[in-house]
Amino acid sequence: MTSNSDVRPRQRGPKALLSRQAIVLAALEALREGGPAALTMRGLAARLDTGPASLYAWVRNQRELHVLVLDAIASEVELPDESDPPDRQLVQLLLNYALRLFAYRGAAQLALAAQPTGPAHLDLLERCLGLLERIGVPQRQAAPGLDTLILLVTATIAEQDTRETGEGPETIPDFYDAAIAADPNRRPRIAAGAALLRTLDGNERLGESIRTFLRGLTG
Amino acid sequence: MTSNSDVRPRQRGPKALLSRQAIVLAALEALREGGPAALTMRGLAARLDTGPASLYAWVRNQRELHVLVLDAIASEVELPDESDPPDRQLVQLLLNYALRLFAYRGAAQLALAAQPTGPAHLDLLERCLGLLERIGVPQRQAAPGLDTLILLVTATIAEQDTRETGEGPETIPDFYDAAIAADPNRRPRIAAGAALLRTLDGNERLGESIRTFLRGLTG
DNA sequence: CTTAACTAACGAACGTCGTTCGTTTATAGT
DNA sequence: ACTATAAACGAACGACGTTCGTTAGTTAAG
Repeated sequence: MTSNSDVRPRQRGPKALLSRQAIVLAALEALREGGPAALTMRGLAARLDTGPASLYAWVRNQRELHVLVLDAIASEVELPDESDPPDRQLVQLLLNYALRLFAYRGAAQLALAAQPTGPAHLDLLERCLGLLERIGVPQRQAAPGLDTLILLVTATIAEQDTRETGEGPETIPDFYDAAIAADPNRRPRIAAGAALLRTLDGNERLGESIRTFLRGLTG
Repeated sequence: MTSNSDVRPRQRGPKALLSRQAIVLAALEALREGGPAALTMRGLAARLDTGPASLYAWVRNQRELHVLVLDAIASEVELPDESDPPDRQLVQLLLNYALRLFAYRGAAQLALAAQPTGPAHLDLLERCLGLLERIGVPQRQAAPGLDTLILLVTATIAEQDTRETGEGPETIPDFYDAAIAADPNRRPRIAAGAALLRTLDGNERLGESIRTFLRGLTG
């Protein structure tokens, strides 16, 4: 599979020393520092003191780079305490995944566009399926359920990302603002709900969503 | 709000007759025919027999156009039969929303990036909240729950979109392929789950997800 | 020690994108 | 008939992903 990942280029000048890993590492750093806007082939090349063309010797295209980056992120996910009950472990594992996605701003968007198939992700999914089995979810429902759960995590983080990366103060009015500004007589429930939503912590909300879905899956 | 939407330009040549509505209509058509890739300012301008600069007289930027398009789509959502029980109505309404999103390929992606705040969307949300109330979901949980449900719908369609718009046969290997190709000894549950996932209908899966989440919300 | 083959790295360019600037041109009011 | 207004436009800017042909460093052969 990635057996050629140890091939090292003959370094040219005193600098250089490019490699697949170096590129992915730089991409992670760019993502962490500059968000998804910094994850351009040109910016990445600049980070590595080279031109954009040099990257294409190690990565087929930007999409492949995205996949590599996503799997690198997945491999960083902290595993939950195995002595905990399985349902608690599952929630914790999903939240840890969310945490990693959130650490690299924009990664969630990538995960939605090109859903990852790397080994780290597969291991993660396998672990989740094992936990679902131990929880007692019927096999017929486990795979689609997990699919939905992952989607839930990814989409939630992606949404949070785009809200915080609302570039410039001059963007379209925030959802909450629009909802609250709505005539409370015409749309009373929205006005009330939006005000409530604003007071909730994002991370805790995700946890609640996960637990709610799991409850529906087992109950 | 959109009180200036009826302002009509003094048409120049025998063609033209640009307007906000005309642009949004053309955008919808482009989306339906050519997918999200066709929703470029230049392509849109070409559709209207003009140059890209002309659009900016009617739309601040592409992002605002996206918001307008999304609300136009939301306004097309078919309303469910009011004589049905509320839970059934809610599922149906969400599925109808999904159907509209799916009709305009790429619209779901837009909805994830810039979550819509237009009047049509607000009306939709208000209706959903009313149904949730009738179902008996506590007010504290209704707003976050609906938020999650909408996210679920949008993200599911967005994922389906990107899978079907997998441009070219030379993309990264499909998830199912990768999962099935995985060593079934090392990741047995994935191999089994992926094979199962493939046999399921996309629309029915979304309905199941919605019902599962609702079950967790009410149970 | 010379020289040929190999290949990582590179410079420059192509085509496309969103967006802006300054100008042109058709209408509306006087 | 003439001016003011504002819609439409042409051309350009900068940034993007990607590709092509070339350069230059390392290795292996003679």
